Amino acid sequence: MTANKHDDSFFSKVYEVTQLIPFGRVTSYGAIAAYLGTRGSARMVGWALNASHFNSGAIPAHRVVNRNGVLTGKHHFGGQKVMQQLLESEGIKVENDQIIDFEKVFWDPMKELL
DNA sequence: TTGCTGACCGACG
DNA sequence: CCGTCGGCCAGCA
Repeated sequence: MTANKHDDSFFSKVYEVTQLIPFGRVTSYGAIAAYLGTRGSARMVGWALNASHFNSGAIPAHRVVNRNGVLTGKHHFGGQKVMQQLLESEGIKVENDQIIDFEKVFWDPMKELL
């Protein structure tokens, strides 16, 4: 394989950032995309997280929500209530598929990893 | 190869 | 306020 892994793929980057999300914190697709330098590719972040299930399974994708703090991708976790329970398990309050005090638990890789 | 879709975001009317 | 459109990149038929 020419000894060249080159994990610079968009997917790999998303995985790393997602795994860096601390306990009890959440982030948004756009935040990750912006951190990667591709704000417009926010959709790809979700796509990458979708593939994260096949990748290792240790990716806390449940800590990633949309800009409104809404659990848009809850369906892809294999359960609609799974994501909410996981978040509540970390001390994050979720109601009506929306995170309470979203800005308080919001974790921005751009600022935290800066 | 082309075209469509997708866990988004922001702008426009 | 709500609906619609464009942009971005990767995977699949």
